[in-house]
Amino acid sequence: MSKTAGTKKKIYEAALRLFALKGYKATTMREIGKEVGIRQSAIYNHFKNKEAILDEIIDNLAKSNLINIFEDKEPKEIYKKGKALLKQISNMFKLISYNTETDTLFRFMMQELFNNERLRVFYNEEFYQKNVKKLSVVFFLMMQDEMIEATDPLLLANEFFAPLFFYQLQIVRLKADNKSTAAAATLFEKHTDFFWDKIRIKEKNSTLF
Amino acid sequence: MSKTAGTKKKIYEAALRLFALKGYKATTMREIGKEVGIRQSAIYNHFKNKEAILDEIIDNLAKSNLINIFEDKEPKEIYKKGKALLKQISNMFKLISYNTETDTLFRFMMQELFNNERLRVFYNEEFYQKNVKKLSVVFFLMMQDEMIEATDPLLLANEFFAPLFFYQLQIVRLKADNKSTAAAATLFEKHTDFFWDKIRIKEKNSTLF
DNA sequence: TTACATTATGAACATTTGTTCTTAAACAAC
DNA sequence: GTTGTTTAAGAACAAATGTTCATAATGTAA
Repeated sequence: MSKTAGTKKKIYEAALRLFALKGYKATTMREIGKEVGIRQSAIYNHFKNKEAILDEIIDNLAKSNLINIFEDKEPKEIYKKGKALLKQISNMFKLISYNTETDTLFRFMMQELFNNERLRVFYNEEFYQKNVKKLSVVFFLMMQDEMIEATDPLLLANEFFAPLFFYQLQIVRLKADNKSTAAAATLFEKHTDFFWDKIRIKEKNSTLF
Repeated sequence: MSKTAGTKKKIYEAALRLFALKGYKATTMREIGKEVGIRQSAIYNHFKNKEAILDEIIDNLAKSNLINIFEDKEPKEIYKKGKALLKQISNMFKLISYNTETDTLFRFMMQELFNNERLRVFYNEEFYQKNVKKLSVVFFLMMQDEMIEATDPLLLANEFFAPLFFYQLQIVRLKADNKSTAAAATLFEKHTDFFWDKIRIKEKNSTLF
């Protein structure tokens, strides 16, 4: 292995960190070089230009843990877990905002969302649609098995997903000011408890009659 | 009225539009001048520097319609409207994403959220906390009147608020790519219907017995 | 009309920034 | 060790950018 690989990775990571922190446009090649410990001109031995670093970061987003809240499991394999599954997914979102790597990816995504069309495509297809569609299938199967009440599965998926995203954004935002995230962090679990309680089919409590 | 007022307003609006579109850092004084129809140097007759424009925009956010989803009404005056109130609030969010002025403000806020501490303070205090707290009170009063089931009012407020914010972001994001927002737009109403149905106290259907 | 203040212009400047180029050092293969 | 390739340094450049300044144009008040 040549020394290239190591330096290139360092550049990549420094750039990602800085892009997430202050945005692509506000990050300079000199800053990136400084973080890595080389002069800015040496960066060009590893990347064609500044935009090539950005492109490579976006390329790799799809392979990251930022989006894989289902851990590659298919809905029909897991839907029977019911509430436990929702808890698990909810916890994935929480972990994303607390893991240094995924937190950086999330912040990067939000930073550049309106400035990069490819990133919006990624957000829409991989981060949003893919997960919401999988959630839809999960809820649909749960309805078939009479675990939850029958409604529009896509609506349920959106309603379950939206607060998780929002709380995630809250955490990342609070961390930007070094504020306490404790209160926001509890909302992940509370959301799941609340949500499940509202959609599950309550057993006909026969003891009443 | 001097001609100053007109030009200053034009500069302010052009800057806001550009900041929302491409971000503060990526917007140049020359672009702002071009939008207004003057040379960049003339801007300095109205604003001390580029940052002063940004500061003034943030100053004015608090007076904008972006945050005033309660239209200055107090919870106890309106909570009795029940579901109709939630519909009204939900509709406010929808309108924000479709009104050109507030849509720009929202996009600006999201663009600069991680780059400006004052903006984060505004987001937290005026956009989030203020509204969620008011919502809490609304839900608390609804519980007292036995309109909805008793739970943590603050949780309810967050659960009602989060999807509205998320759908708002979806709309603004879709508009950035000139994509159709129809499907996302329906979610505002569906959210309210779903949410209300899950929290309201179902009348004991005495005909069953 | 005169006098004063406000605003726009055009040129200019100092920095910053992305990028290139030449040269030297570090490394790998033989 | 020699040779060829890869990588870093340093200088340099052109373009972009925020800002200033002197001057001219415009508007206002008497």
